[in-house]
Amino acid sequence: MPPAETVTTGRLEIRPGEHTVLLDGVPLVLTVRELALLSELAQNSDRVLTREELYRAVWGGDLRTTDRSVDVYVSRLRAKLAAVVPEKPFIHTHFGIGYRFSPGA
Amino acid sequence: MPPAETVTTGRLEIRPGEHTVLLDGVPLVLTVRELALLSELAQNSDRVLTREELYRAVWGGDLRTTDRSVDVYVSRLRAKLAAVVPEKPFIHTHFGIGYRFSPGA
DNA sequence: CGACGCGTTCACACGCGTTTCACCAGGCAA
DNA sequence: TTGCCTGGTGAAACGCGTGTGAACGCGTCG
Repeated sequence: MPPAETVTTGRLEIRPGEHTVLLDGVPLVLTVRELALLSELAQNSDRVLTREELYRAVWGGDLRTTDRSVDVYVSRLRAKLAAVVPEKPFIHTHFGIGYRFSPGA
Repeated sequence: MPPAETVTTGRLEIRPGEHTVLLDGVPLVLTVRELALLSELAQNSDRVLTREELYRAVWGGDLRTTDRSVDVYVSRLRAKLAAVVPEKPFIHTHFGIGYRFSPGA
């Protein structure tokens, strides 16, 4: 687990210590879970993470088969990211596997 | 240097842990089945594999006589490989037998 | 005590991947 | 060449995985 330092990937800047996220310099209002999930994705940029990996990292414990929490939070994150940058999808779905965060250029 | 599980044959690099395939450094977007089939072929480079062998390895169980799944997926893999490297055929047909993957130079 | 925010779960529609089908192309034998 | 068999591949059918609005429960704060 990396320290609570500022993480910058592309246009995204995460300051866990201050519980703030900047996208293109625009502050995002995220809940604790949303921030944790986005951090986990951003720290593994351009890597496909399974739901199990994400759940374990953010929620802890094993993902139950019916649990859709990861999907729901990915959806909410996408909405908040798209509110600032509508034209670029940051979180990509890998069907049958999981998700991948791509900070892009 | 990639992790130990990475399979590299010629211009192809397969990272099963990340569900990622690179051809000449270009990431290929493959489905789960496509990736499994390509892995099986690449792990047996320059060796002719029968449809039965491929089906057993990727799908599991026995190949029914009418099942064309292997052919269809070989076709799709060829298309995606050719999208990156049009001039070189990687998957060769051995008439009446099966297929052979040749990573080349 | 009521309102609010957050996390979780549910429900349903939709998109994507897989399988199957159909038809065409190409190789092999005679 | 003729005929048969094998392989190539576009497209439809089907089932399952995913997207997402909404409801619910719970804790917190005014």
